[in-house]
Amino acid sequence: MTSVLVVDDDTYLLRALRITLQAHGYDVATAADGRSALLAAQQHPPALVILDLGLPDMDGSAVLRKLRGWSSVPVLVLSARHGSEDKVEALDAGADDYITKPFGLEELLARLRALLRRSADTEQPVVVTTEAFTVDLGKRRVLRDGQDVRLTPTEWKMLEVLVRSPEKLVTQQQLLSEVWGPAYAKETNYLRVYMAQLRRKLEPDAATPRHLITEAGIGYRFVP
Amino acid sequence: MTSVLVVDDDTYLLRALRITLQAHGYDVATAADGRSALLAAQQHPPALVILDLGLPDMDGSAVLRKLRGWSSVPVLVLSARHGSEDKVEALDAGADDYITKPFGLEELLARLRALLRRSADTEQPVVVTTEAFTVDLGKRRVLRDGQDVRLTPTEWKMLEVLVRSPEKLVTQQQLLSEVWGPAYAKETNYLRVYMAQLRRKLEPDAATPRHLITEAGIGYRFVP
DNA sequence: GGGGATCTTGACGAATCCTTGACACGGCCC
DNA sequence: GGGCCGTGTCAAGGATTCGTCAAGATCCCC
Repeated sequence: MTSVLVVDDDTYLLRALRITLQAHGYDVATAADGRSALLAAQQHPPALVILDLGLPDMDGSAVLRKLRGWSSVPVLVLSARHGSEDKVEALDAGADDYITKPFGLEELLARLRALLRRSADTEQPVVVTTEAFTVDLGKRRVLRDGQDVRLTPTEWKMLEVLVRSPEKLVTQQQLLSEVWGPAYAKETNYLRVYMAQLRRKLEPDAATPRHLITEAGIGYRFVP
Repeated sequence: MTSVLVVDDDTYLLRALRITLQAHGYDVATAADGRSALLAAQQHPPALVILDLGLPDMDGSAVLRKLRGWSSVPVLVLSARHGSEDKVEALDAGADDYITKPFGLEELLARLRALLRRSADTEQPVVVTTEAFTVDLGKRRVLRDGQDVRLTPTEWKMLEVLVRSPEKLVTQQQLLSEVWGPAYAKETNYLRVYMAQLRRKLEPDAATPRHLITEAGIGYRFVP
């Protein structure tokens, strides 16, 4: 899902934006000052940043310049000022768009779509490799012996959840909840069926799996 | 030199922009109506377009939509209206930025720089070749056995979205949103119809596609 | 206004995928 | 050894999705 980081010190506006954006299918993170914004952007790189210039701890343009030191994520700047110099400064500091408060939510969403449309091709690949197969999370593809393996949507979701946390034990409830939804927490037979299919498609010897390990009574684990 | 096409029916503003932009090192072409604007953009593809929505011969959004039928050049929209719907419509029609008259020239230049900066790192190979056909994204042409293949605007957009990210799975929602707009996210039958037409025109054997692959339940993928 | 190209819409088998139930196997405790 | 639990395997049905076609509706250029 597309992730958006919203940076603003106005907690009311922050909440309004969170609700609106989530309602439109975005994954939302928030920060109330420049320091935590930079931290958040580093730890969970978003697909887009909405940045208010008026922050309590540091100037918005300074945040932007710091961010631009290591990230090229699209940035949409919010500001209460109508002055032309502010816009010029922000845009030259690396902002991709500028919108003045008060603004319509529809306009914000439209500008956001325009920015994301522009940057859609600049995403980075995430690839996980094992001895037997290779999972390309960015391209949504699995290779085995150079051939790509055909996975159904459910098989892929399940593999993705496991691969995104290598070595980590994922409980049956977590898997069921992520793939089928929270209501399916007891349908553990789904897991058995689909894990068998994944192993048949990916493991060299499906009877003795080496990468998709089952932890009896608890869950499953992906080992590269 | 960076070339900018300015489209406006106000000859005074047109001249002012020409002088200002040239003074800042841009190569400037102008057009006073939608028809000649599209013609100019086709004959001498600019690096950026500044487009006034209020044109004598046709609606500005219509010009934009036509332009988007074959070009992905960044477009900065000018408008005298402050209404939110106008902005949303223009941005969803494919505009990259929107600025309201009257505007400061400094702000215009700053937004222009931001747009050009962003599109600078989005440059990518313009020609993609497969065993069966060749796609020239720059010239908007498809060759098959040396012959020109005739594609409708919609067919082209769909092919373009897929070809711009080779090997990558493009979801049905992404495709629908990029080709038809965000509001068409559920019209998945469009995809089936146009994918069939593309295959008929491009694949050696449309019944067993080798380059335009469908991933059941998720989307489509282009493999060179 | 007319004619051609293009886009939308609906319907239908065919292919694919998900669900469900049944059964076998191994380990563990009584 | 027998019963129980968790797991792996398989196959069939039902549901969903896909490819295809063709007929209107719409747009666009002359």
